[in-house]
Amino acid sequence: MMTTEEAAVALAKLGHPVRLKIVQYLVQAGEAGLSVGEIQALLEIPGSTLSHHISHLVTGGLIRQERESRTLRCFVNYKQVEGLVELLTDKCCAGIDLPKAEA
Amino acid sequence: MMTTEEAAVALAKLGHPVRLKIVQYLVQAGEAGLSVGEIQALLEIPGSTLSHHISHLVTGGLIRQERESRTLRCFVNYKQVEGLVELLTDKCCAGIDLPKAEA
DNA sequence: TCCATATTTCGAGTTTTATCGAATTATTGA
DNA sequence: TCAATAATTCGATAAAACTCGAAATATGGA
Repeated sequence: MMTTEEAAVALAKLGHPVRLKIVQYLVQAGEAGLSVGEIQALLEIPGSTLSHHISHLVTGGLIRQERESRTLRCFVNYKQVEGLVELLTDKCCAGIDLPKAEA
Repeated sequence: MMTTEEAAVALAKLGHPVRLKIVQYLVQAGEAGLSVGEIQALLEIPGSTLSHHISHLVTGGLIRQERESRTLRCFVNYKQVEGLVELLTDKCCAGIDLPKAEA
């Protein structure tokens, strides 16, 4: 189980529209992943800005990269995303186990 | 379905250790919720700092508050948390298009 | 080797967040 | 009304994050 600190870091990384979109694109891309250049074409932002965001995502363990000749291919790290989901759906331990007490 | 912007805001709110802990405590507390004072006792941080974080969580739609005489009781907003989980587990649409292609 | 492509690192300026004491507001009970 | 409790708002400061052009690095091909 992730620590709270670790999870907070990962969530913070996801908490930026550009980075969230990157992850969403990578989820859609699935096994094929996307190169940095392809992501840049989708987002239309400067390369240096994109690179900065990508390195955040790598740091947060949310994506992983593999060099493929001159291009760097990015992939979602499902394990990390699932870890966050687990943490957020931890409502099995909520009070008297009564999920969804919402109005 | 939440917009990306909305989701990014909510994730950013969760992406702070203090705020994540607040939400975790509230999930544990379940229906009973926790008053601001009770949360403060658990976290041992200044009231003004806590208040600031709580207002972030309210803004992000992650928690809701109800006044109960002099105390303010906080509750997790499961709907919002589930919205984030949905968005993060959207990997059904990864790569080769499986059903649930989009609504 | 030299060039083109793909991407990152550096550095500087801007903007946003976080922290927390002091002052303030809200509510209840005496 | 006054005092006590619960919590927020204000205001100032400190710390972190974002953006992006320019320069640098990595790779493969001519």
